[in-house]
Amino acid sequence: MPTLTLIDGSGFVFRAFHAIPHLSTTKGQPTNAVYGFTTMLLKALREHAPSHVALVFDASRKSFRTDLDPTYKAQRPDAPEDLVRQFPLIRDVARALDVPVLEEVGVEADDVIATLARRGRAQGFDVVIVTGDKDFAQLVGEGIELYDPMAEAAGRGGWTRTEDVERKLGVRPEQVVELMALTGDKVDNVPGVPGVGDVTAAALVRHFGTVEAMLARPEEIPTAVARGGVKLKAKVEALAERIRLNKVLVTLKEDLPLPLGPTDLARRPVDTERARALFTELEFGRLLRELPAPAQAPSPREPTQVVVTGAELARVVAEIRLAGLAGFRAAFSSPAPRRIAPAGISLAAGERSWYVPIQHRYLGAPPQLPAGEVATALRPLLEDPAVEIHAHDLKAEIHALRHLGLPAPARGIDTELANRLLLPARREHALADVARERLGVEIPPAPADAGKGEGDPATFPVEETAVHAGAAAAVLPRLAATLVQALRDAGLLRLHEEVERPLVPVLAGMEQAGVAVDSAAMGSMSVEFGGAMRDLEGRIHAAAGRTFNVASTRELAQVLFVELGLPVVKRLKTGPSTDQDVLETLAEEHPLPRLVLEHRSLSKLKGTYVDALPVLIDPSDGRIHTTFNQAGAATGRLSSQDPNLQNIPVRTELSRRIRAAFVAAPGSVLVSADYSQIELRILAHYAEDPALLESFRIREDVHARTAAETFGVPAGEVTPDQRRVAKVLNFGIAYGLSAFGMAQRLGMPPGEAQAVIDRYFARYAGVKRWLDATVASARETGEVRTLWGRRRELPEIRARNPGLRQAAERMAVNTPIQGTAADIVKIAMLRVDRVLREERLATRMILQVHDELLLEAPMAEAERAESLLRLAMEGAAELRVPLDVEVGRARSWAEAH
DNA sequence: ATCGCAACGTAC
DNA sequence: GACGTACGTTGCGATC
Repeated sequence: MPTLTLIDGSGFVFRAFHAIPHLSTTKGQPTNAVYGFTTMLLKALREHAPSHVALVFDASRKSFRTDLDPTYKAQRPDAPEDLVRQFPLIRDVARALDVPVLEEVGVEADDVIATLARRGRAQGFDVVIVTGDKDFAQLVGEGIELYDPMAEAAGRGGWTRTEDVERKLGVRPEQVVELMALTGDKVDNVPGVPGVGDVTAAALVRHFGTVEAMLARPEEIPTAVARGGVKLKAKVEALAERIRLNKVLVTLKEDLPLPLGPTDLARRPVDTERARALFTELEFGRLLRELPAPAQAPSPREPTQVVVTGAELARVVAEIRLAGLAGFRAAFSSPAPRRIAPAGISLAAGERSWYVPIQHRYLGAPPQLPAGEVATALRPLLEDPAVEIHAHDLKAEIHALRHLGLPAPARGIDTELANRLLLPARREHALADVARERLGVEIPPAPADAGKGEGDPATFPVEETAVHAGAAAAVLPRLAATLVQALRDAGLLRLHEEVERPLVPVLAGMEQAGVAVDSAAMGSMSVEFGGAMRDLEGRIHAAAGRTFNVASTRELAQVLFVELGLPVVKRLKTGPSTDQDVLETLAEEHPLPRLVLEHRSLSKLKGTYVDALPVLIDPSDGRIHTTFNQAGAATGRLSSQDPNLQNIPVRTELSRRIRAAFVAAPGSVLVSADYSQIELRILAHYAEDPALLESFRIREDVHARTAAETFGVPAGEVTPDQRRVAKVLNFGIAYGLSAFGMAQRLGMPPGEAQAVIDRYFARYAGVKRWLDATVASARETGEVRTLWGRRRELPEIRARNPGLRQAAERMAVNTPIQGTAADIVKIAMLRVDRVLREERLATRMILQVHDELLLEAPMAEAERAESLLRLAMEGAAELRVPLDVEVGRARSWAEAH
């Protein structure tokens, strides 16, 4: 027979708190209530081994009883601070043991339990109510028993059955409400008839059967009781209304409408990993040993249910609430979650998954719930901090949710982001691959990916989409749990929870905001550049003596090295190189290379920016919306694509005209701030090099100082050329610059470059020590980390092949620097976003370019935007040197910079 | 017609 | 072999 165990969660939490004194972790977190509660829960689960179970908590102090009687439970003080601090942990325990939790607002836990008990009994369950509260005696009967683990532990026998009620109270269980109507309930502030205790009340109930019968024939009262009957009659008559009210107050409601029935409460396997981690954190040594053995193989999944009615959706929401977590996946065509509303969404919790079609459009598509109705039903789930919504590529899902008018989920793992943090070198992190690798689970492909047609899921049959989407959502909770453990093991959990996960909605907001581009300016540049290119092309062909495709390196090489007989400067795998360096060299011997260089520059600017960007303007708002990849770079930097707005030109005069076409919306300005020398400051911090630290602390010209130190001249006598060399040194050192590379770059003999590097390291010995120590540590551990613990594995640092090994060594020194800068900028972005939200400003963060943040601020907020941006960025980290920020604002990006 | 790679060049 | 991290365009050969 199936067994249903219903646990009075709130009751046990309070009892445990008062019964167990002073228990806390070494960190000072009080744990007495959690401990008592957990002991009780484990005991109940172990001893009953129920097939179905629910933990029921009070969700609010208001109920129909407080409406009837404002004094009901009114004497109860608020839970003490030390107990309140344990509530989230109690939730975590329930989550880890995977016990369904019910919290219904506006009704009492007792009524929920009574309703479930009755319904369970009616459905053939053997019901056990785990409680210490005698109110429940009224429910006892065939198939419904009470169990109090704490009484049992104290040797007072934990079980209450029909005969126990009769023995203890002297009445049958169904008469307990009559009894309590007379005696009242001190705990709940229900006043009884003065002078009437259990004995007298039981005598009255045995005589009359009900309080109504007693009040109808009060003259019989004196004969019903042993003593003092006359006075009692007067008291009862005076309190008749109170007694009637009491009966209503003490009678548990057994017919509440609940979103879930007993059959929805099937017990799920304990999440042993999660419980182990939690108990370890809570320092519950003894309980760790009591954890149930890992669950057996899970039962076969139910097929994904297609949800097309409001009632079904309400039930889904209730079930997710109860589970406290869900997988979420929207069905959208791959490239454009930001622009195109999803065809439907899938959700999964426990062993179930659902697909909610919203706008499948094809001949014969079923009637579907309106998007507004879906949104209304789902909103509480997304906003509830007690519900974790897990997603793969959360930023895309946030865009999908926005189409429904829904906010980003308050909590939950981004499984793609988590996997990227763990494996930053890897490019592809498709859900199907990650699920297969980490869980051994196969997800059936989406209909479009299975080659069944075009990409838009809205054009596919609901059932086919549901199969994929449901399976994808279903895998997410387990995947999230696995990844959390992996992140914890790798020391990356904090980075995920405190930096990367909170950044996801911020980036989604930036993508959504976009940046305005002056397409007219781009248009005239296109014409102008095109004309200049045609002109150059003519001169190039004239110089070559024939026509050829200037853009083809192969044809150009033929012209330069065969037909004109110019010397080959650099060889590639496929032939001689014609890159910028080579052409610069050849320009000394022939006019053609210089013309090609000019042509290339124009061609690059025109092709990559001037012509490409206007096409990407979203006609709905006239702005360009990039896509940020949050873990696109192995070091932790963001990347930007479609278009890449992180490589908009800036250096040349022509480039700045392109940047000038990035403008603020009418009435707004662009506010730009960039970190000054952030990577060199991080190097100074790591290396603790006195000279470098001092340069930043006294805010001197760091390149001039490096030149003075390296060339042994007084600071005032540094030549521009020496400063130029020092600048290359300062930039190159963190990249693992070699003498050869430096010689190449500066056009000096390698021997001379080596001498400069040697002198630099002599003066900046701390830097040299740090570089060596970092490589040594990387060789030891096979990985490097940033200041916030971001990890990059470098297996090739132990390679025999010197090329591979040296490349890994350069990554080993560069990654902590570049990656720490990335950490700092991400933290700065979170700080900026928080202030903008707190102050409810209309200013938007719109771009991040590695060490620069770009805001768009209404004129009226420009001042404030500038100062908050500076403060947020300067305060993002505490290094051994200050973080300096340069801020500017203007109508265009070129001028703001 | 589509894909993938090489070469090149833009940013930080 | 020689300076880290990205992305986009073009040309061009391979493949469908």
